[in-house]
Amino acid sequence: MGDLQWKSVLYQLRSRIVSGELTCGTKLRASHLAEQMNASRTPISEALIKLEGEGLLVRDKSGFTVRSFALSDVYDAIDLRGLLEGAAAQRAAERGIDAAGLTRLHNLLAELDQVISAGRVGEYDQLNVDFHKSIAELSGSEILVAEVQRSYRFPFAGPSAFPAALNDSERFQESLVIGQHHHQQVVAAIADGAGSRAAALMVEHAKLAHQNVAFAVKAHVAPPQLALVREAH
Amino acid sequence: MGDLQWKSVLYQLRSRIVSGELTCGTKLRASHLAEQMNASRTPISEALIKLEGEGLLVRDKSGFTVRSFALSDVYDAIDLRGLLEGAAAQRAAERGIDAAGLTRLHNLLAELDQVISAGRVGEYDQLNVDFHKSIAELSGSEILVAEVQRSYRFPFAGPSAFPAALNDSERFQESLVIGQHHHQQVVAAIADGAGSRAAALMVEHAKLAHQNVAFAVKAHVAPPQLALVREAH
DNA sequence: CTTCGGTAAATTGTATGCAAATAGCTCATA
DNA sequence: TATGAGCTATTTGCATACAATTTACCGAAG
Repeated sequence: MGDLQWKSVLYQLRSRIVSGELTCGTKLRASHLAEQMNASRTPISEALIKLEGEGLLVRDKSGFTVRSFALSDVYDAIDLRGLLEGAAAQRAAERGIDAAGLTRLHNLLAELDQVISAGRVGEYDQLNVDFHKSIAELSGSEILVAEVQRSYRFPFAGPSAFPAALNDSERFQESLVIGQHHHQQVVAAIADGAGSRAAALMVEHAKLAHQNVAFAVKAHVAPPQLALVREAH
Repeated sequence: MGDLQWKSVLYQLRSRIVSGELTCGTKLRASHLAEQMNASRTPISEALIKLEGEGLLVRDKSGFTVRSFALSDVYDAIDLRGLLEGAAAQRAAERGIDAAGLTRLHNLLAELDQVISAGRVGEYDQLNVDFHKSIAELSGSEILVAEVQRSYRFPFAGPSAFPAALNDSERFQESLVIGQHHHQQVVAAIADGAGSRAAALMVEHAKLAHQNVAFAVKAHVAPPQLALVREAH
């Protein structure tokens, strides 16, 4: 994707990790990856260092390994996202947003409505991410925006990690409807300047993902989002 | 000082940046640093990549530059720390901590009391960091601990960024006394299981740093912690 | 069958070579 | 003075060499 080799290597490795192709505990040998990806070890190493910084790899004295997570880490990472998104929504509400910002949110809400009622699942994920990203940006804090983005880095923690994963379940549609209700209420709270209500709604919104995780674990479904989790049965 | 070259380079560069020796906007040329630090460009590059991940450097198509911050970023970074530490304190309060944990907090409080009343400023910083770190750890969430630590990475955002900086001011002692009051109340709230009170106290505790920043800016003091800030006059 | 030692193979951290890209300089032109 | 073209010197990204370390394998001892 990027014109620089290390960027291309970074994207490829990241998607192989989050998709579960590279399972947790796998050792990544730079020399092996180098011939496998037709590059030298230099850009490979750069990508591995960046992935370590993202928390997807751990480094010991002899190389990089795909990180494994406890189930509790999954819930904690989701809560962290809710905390940060809640803080962003609160700031947006309390500083007030302009007409253009409110219009943007309303447009996204309308598009999400259509996609949900028409069952056009494929378009949901990107719209949902856009909505969450917009909330973060309306906080007006670049530092907060960056941290919210960063909280999406684990495959199970992003805002659309699970809706698409539980595609076949009847829980899926229900989860989407409740989530969309949260979206609407958060926008209303922001428009009203109701900061703490906006924050509480985003925190609660993230808790929806808890339920999807718990369902997947209980039903012994193993979506790729949970591939890095040790006790996903 | 790790035994690996890139670790040594990383530590040296980081301290040169946060100390203000390398001012914001400075371009870091790997080849120049290599001869300056008696290493080759390979470990230098590794350190630069890591510092970019920490947000201390920005990378454009031709190299790394020391990042500059707006004054609003300083406040936002401090608020982020308060948010994360508040969440950690809330979790600690709500899950309950064992006798050993409470003893550890009480011991740190006692040591801080002594250091403050005796004016042993040199020992304050480390004790204060230990106290804040202990709160984070008592949350029981590794992910939250890591993010709290990460929120300390900017020279102006850590929990003891400013007390030592305003060393000579009469505000200094006052700030320490109020801060220590927050410490005591937070421990009491955690011991009581009062989660939201603990969170509010940590958020408020971080706001103390706001006042110190505002004072430094108004008084045209330019402590090294603000060296990376564009409009620090 | 398990555990320990020792050798061979593989892998890493670092140094360095090289082509391509970038920055800086000189000088002509408006 | 300001602007810009063209040339030169750096500097980067990537490839690769090499020593030191780590891992893997294999046979001997318990």
